[in-house]
Amino acid sequence: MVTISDVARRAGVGEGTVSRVLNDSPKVSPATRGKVLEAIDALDYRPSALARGLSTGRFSTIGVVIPFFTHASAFERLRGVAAALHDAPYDLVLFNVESPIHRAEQFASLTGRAGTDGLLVMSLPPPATELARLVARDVPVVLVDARGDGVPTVLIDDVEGGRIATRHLVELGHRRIAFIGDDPDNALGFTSSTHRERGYREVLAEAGEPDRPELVRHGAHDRAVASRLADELLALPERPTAVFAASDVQATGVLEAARRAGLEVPRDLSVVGFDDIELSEYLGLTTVHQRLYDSGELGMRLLLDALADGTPPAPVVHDLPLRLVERRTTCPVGGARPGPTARRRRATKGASTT
Amino acid sequence: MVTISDVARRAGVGEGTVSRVLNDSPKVSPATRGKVLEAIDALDYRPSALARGLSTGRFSTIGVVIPFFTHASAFERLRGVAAALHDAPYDLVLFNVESPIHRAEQFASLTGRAGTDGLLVMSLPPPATELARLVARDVPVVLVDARGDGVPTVLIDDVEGGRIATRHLVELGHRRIAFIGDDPDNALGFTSSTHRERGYREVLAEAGEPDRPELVRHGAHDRAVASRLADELLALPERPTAVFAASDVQATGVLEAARRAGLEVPRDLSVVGFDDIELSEYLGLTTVHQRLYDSGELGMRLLLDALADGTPPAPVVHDLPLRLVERRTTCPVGGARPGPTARRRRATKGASTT
DNA sequence: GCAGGTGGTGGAACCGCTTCCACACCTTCT
DNA sequence: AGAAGGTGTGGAAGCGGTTCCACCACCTGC
Repeated sequence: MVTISDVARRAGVGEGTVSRVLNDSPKVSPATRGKVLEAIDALDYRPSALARGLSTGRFSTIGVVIPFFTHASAFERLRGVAAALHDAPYDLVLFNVESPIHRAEQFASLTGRAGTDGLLVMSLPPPATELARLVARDVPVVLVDARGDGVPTVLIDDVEGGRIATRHLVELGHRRIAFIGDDPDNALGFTSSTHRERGYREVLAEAGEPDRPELVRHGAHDRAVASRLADELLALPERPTAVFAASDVQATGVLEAARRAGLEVPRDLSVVGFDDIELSEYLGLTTVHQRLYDSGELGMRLLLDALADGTPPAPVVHDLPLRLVERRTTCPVGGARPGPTARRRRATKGASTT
Repeated sequence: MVTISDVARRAGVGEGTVSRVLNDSPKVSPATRGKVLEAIDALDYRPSALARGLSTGRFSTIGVVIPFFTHASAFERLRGVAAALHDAPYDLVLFNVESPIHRAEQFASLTGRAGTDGLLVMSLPPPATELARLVARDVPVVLVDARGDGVPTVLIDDVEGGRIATRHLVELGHRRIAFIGDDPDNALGFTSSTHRERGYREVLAEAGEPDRPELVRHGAHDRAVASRLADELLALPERPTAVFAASDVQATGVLEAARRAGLEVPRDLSVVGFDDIELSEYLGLTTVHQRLYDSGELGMRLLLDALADGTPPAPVVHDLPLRLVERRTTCPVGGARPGPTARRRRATKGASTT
């Protein structure tokens, strides 16, 4: 391996000078710089990131913690992250998290190794002690889609999202509205589903509907599981006229179940999802759109800013907007609809051109 | 920052001993080990990965080069990669590649920094010079879905895949079969689409069909683009009865175009895709299944094995099997089919919920 | 013509760990 | 009892950069 002193010897200069050339220090005469560059070229010298890091105390690395096995939305967020990181002088180290044990381990080793200059944590709240440790070590942390104290956070208002979805259904005249979401005490500690459920309950209560526990089902965040839960709902003596699923992935499970039960969507059953993943547009799924890509991009930008400033990032909560995207899986209860033909045609066309 | 010498002092031992404890050397007495562990605990000491790396010459890092903005299939591969890496003592450094300039840069900086112990390159062939440089530096490289000399490779037989898809259509009686794929001279150098096209041509030639250049269209790997290309095909005076799309993403574009043109799939138009991404099962898309997840997993395993052996990995080409998955977007030409009613009902239903 | 910059440079110390060598102490064998 | 061989341990020498300090020409201004 060719080192800086090889270069120095070959160029007939000191090591310090080579280092200065490498770091674009202005204090090098053009002639010397030329000699050094020539030697670098001739030897095909590449500086060692490790050695540089040890000297400077920086890693040139940003860690991204993301449970990308469980949640499809993670990828869209990751795209945003990568885009924001595009020209930054940092490498992206990816930490996947799949199991709870894995999660604790992961965080311990993260804060342990202290191997990153900054940390972007997505969709799962870090243990408070680990978070504290990171902050104590001046490692900037940004949370996306997760809550934690004292660090900047990019969030959506999941409760409001639940309200938006449910309100839409209520406005269409639905009353027997079911909900399918994650287990409230899921092992990884995801909370968005539970918050969305809260919004759902609020709107139903406002509409004067009684609690109907049989219409609320929980299970793993998975299409097949949601599909089975929907089977149960659709087999109910008084089956719901609409389902609000806590995510688009789960909503597709509901669509499958409806198909299996011989129900036509939206005539016999309205379905609303949440997230607006790529698939949803194609499927014509009515859903609550959240800016997944933007959330990753913004989170990474906050982190980069903090890194550039050298100051710990301000613990601001950034609330990304939500909006209902009405497509082809919702309609007035009973299938009646003002100007059904026009409506239907338009909806179809809209979806097909996108 | 607390260092190894702090620990040594506190435990009343030498630095070497602390290091031995950290690395589970058997040559430490239980009593000493206890003292050291206690000191580590008391000081909340965490070893610096950087310093360790500098000493050992290892990075504990594996680089994964993956163009995950352009290709949806990349994520499924990444899942496999992450799974294989799960318990390995390496971090995953992700290098996204989106533009050609970006690509050259990326590789230069990769080989440059020499910041990874091994490199997994997906879907795009690395420049030969950079590959050579890596090999020269004893950095093991594994290619997945890309070709290169002298390094192990995980591949599928894209030409055969093209044959499988086209043969299926020919067997259903189709003759006017169109193809939609990537630009053969696309900037990033993807070749799979071109190979699939070759298989398509071969089978058509065997079937005695003349070349019909107007039935072959190229464009960016993108649903919207594929959709426009399909519009053109469907507007042809003699429109094709079937389309083979080089990927499922492009196939969904074709389905959109068919919907827009008022054609019913598969009665009026058969569509075959390639990849079998998650979406495809849900959509009922007939496609050529390739084991994306497995490809990532296998690639990473090869790399880990090479790293464990310390030997450069054998330049073996691993050929993953392909198989046609017949779903609901293909049928005999003209829509005739044994047991058409049952078939049709199922197909229609699928389409309506999607 | 000399003190006092100033731009450019070499070299050593240091970053925090691993590893090798030397050595002290304790068995065990002859 | 003394040599030989094991164990366990301390300490120093790297690993390959950065950075600070000292220093050497020069050049400027009086």
